Amino acid sequence: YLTEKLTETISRVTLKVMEYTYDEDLEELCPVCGDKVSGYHYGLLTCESCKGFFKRTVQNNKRYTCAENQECKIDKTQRKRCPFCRFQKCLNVGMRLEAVRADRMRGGRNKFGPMYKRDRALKQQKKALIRSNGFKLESAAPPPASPLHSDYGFSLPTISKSLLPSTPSSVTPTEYEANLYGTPSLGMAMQPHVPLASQYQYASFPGRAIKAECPDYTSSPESLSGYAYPDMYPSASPQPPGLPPLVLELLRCDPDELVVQSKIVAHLQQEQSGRGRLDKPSTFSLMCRMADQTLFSIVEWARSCIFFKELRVGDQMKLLHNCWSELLVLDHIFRQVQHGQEDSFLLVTGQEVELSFILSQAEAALSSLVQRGQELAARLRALQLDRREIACLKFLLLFNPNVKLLEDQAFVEGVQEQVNGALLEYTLSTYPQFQEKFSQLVVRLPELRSLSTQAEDYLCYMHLSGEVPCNNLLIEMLHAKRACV
DNA sequence: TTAGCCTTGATC
DNA sequence: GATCAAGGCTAA
Repeated sequence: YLTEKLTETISRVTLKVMEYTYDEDLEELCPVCGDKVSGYHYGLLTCESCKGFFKRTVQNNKRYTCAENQECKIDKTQRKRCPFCRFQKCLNVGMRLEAVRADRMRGGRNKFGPMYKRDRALKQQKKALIRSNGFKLESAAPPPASPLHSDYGFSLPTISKSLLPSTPSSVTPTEYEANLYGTPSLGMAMQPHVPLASQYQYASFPGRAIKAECPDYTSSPESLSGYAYPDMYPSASPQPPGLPPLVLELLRCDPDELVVQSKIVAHLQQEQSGRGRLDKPSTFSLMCRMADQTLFSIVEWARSCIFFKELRVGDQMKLLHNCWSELLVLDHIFRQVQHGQEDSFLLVTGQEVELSFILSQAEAALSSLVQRGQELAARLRALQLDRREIACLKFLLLFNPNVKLLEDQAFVEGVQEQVNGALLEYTLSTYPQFQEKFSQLVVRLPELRSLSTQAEDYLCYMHLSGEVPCNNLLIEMLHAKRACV
C-alpha cells in the first residue's frame, strides 16, 4: 500500500458535489463572534458586522493593539472591546485578506465563488453522512419513535445535549430534521473548525489582490518561491513583524482541510454503500477506517511536501514507518485543540462525539489513551498552539534523524535543524511576550511520541484480537515499523 | 467606530 | 433576469 502510494502518480478523488440549500447555511453562526451568519464574506460564512469590521480594517490599514494578553474572548457582546483580537480571530478562522479589493470595485464575483460552492456542497455532504450514520440526538422530547439506526451499525447518543437548542414540545418531522442539521448550535459544532483553505492565508499569495479579480493562486508558480513576508500582509495588519519564509513554505504544504475531510467522508460513504444492510461494522472498526483514511491523507501530504519529495523512496518509507502514528496522533490532537471542547471529540469527518460516551464504552486501555490525548490537547491549547507551529511540528516528527539506516541522514538532519530554527524564530517574533513558547512546544514531543507508542500497542492488541478491519494501512504500518525495530 | 441596510455588477 | 458577495452609506 505504502509503496504504491509513494510511487503512484497523483490521483485525485473527484468530490461529489451534492445539492444544497442556501437557507441551511445561513442558520450557522459566525466563526468569529457567534452572531448570525449573513452569507459568505471574504472566504467564509460570517456575520454582517465581522464582514464590515474585516473590510474596514483591511481597507483602511488599521493598526490595533491589545490592552490585554492578545487572547481576548471574542463573542457577540464583547467583539467591540478588542479590535486587535477580533482581527486576529478573523485571520485565524480563515478570512481572506485578498478578498478585500484594493481597487474597491463593487459588485461582480471573484475567484472564491467556486470555493463557496464547494463549501456548501461539503456541508451538505457532512449532513448526509450524519444521516447515513444514524447519529442520534437524544434531545427530542418526546424522542423520535424509534432510534435512527446506523448503517455503520451504531446508534449513539453522540451529540451532546448542551449543543442542542431547547427542543419545542412538539416538532414536525421537517422541523426535527431542521433541528438535526441546521440549528445554529449544532451548525457551529459541525462546522469545520479550520475553515477552508485558511492555510493558504499567508502562504500562497504573493500579495493582496489589487483587482476585483483574484489571481489564480492554486496554479501560480510564483507562489512556490520568491515570496517575501512584507507582501503577505496589509501594511497595517496587526501581525508580527516577520515570518520566517520556511514556516510559510511548510504551511503551504498543508492540504485544504475540507478537501481531506470530504475525501474521507466520501470514502466512508462509498465503503458503506458497498456493504450489506445487515453488515454493520462496530464503532471501533469505523474509527479504524477513519484513522486509516486519515493516514492515507498524511501519506499524501508527506509525498507532496517540500524536502520529503526530494528523498529517495526508501528513505521516505523509513521516515513514514517511524512517525506515522505520531502524525496521526498529532493530527487528532490538533483537531481537538482547535475544537476547544474538553468534553467532546471532533472527528476528522467533522462529527462530534461526547467524551463521556467514549469513556463509558471503552475498555481501560482505550480510556487511558483517550484521556492522555485530551490532556495533551488541553496543554497545547493552553499554549495557544497555532497552525504555523503545528505545520513545523509535523515536519519535526517526519524528519527524525534518529531513524536508522537512512541513505541520506545528513539531509534529514539538516531539515530538522532548519525547521527547528524557523519554529524558534517564528515563536519569538510572533509571541514576544512568551519567550519560552518554543521550548514549551518542543518539550511536548516526547509526550506525543509516548502517546503514539501506546496507541500503536493498543492497535496491535486489537489487531491480534481480530478487531481491526482487513486491508488496513494502519496495520501495514504497524508491521513495517515493528519489523524495523 | 460599529453594524444594519443598500447598491453594484460578474456570473450563471 | 436572478443571484449574491463585493463595496458604500449612515444612524447610533
